Amino acid sequence: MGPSARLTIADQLLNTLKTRIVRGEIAAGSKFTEQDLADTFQVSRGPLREALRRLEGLHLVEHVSHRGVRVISLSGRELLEVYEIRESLEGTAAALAAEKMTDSEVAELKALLNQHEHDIERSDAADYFQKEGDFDFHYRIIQGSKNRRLIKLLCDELYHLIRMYRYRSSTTQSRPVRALAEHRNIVTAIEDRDSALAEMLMRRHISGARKNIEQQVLFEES
Amino acid sequence: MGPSARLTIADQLLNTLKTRIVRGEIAAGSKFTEQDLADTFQVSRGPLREALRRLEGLHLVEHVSHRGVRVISLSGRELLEVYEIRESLEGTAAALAAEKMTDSEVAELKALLNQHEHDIERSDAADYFQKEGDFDFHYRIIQGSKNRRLIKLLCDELYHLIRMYRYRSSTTQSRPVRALAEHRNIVTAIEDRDSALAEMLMRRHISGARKNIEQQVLFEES
DNA sequence: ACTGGTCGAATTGTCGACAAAATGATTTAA
DNA sequence: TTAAATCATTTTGTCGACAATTCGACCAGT
Repeated sequence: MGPSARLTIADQLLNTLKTRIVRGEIAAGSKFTEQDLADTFQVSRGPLREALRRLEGLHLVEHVSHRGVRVISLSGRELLEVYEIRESLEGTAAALAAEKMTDSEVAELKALLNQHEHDIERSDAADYFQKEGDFDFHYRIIQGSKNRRLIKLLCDELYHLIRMYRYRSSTTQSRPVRALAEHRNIVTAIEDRDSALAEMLMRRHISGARKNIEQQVLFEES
Repeated sequence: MGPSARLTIADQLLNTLKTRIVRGEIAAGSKFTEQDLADTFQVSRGPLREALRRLEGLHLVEHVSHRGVRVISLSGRELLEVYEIRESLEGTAAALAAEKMTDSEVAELKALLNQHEHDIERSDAADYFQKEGDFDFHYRIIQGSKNRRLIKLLCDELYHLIRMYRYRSSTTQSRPVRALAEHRNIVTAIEDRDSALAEMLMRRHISGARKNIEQQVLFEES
């Protein structure tokens, strides 16, 4: 069995709240009292507070003493900060993946890209699946780094935020096609075990998304 | 006044525990019961548990349901993982610092290096101050990035671990002199607003420390 | 001796009540 | 009318007791 068959109430709460926040079912920036939350989920404030403290560690809520927690709400600038970090770390992840992914993992990655190509061609329900596909690709590269702390950092602490705000980067129609091409180049570099190139391509790939956001931030503030 | 003049018990506990763990006064890998800790610090288990959950968020303790927390203990390999992340992020911090530090901040940084040169020459009490000086240098570069999330990530979530294990990288006598030279080159690149060079130099600088640790890990496992 | 199960003690998880602090409306003074 | 002070209400912080789970010693059977 896993770490513990029976999940603790605080654990369940953490999962539930995490999911709802990332999905936007609990709005970014919203504030609520502990008692209200406890009532809605039919638990006492004890385990709720534990879940909230852990959400704080995941950067999904902000806590101020005596004033409660509120769901995080990133300004355009703050989202850019996240993307700068993502660019750095995921570039490194790609470099490490080029060194450490097994041949079969690389093969699976290539298969995934073929799948995505299909998904794009018959683009019904495209938007959602393309986004998920994109995440799937990036998650696999991250896993390929075999650096457990890096994986945890990117998946558990950074990607939640990126998922929350993914709608921003939807934008143009041509993006998916272009992204797929970039993905292919990255995989080729990994296949060639060219870590420097893989890192550079990944950074540029993310940098593209970042500049997209930069535009919108400039627009926001004008 | 600050966020709240009166610190909550959980806040105080967090600070105390954080300091003691980082300083090694609470040994890495040690385990203790909540009741013992609560008794030693004369508090009830409630705020103690809150502090523990937050320490978990800072990666200073590991928690398993129904089994309690234990102070983190990094294997050589895990420390290497941390250094890979550090290299990536601090490289980016240096690049950003080259773009965003003010001229006066750069001037202060240069003054700091002169101070360090003095400290090295008359190397009484050297070991401690050199280490602190090193941290001081790196902290300033990180601050210079002006990326608040990056600053928080590096200072609040990664450097604690590096401080805990800094003794490992003490090693040779020539290191401080060499490190100072590398620091100077980094500052020069920042002064020249050459972000690509600043990033590369910072990455190499940290990479040197990492390879030092790599040696010891190989030794550990032989 | 060794494996497996059982039971009691120790430890973590959860709860409800109370204390301390912040919030917002009301009052009072200029 | 405005601005500061006061006070009741609401909300978070803290506590001690109880429940659920784990840990370790003990025992039985092989």
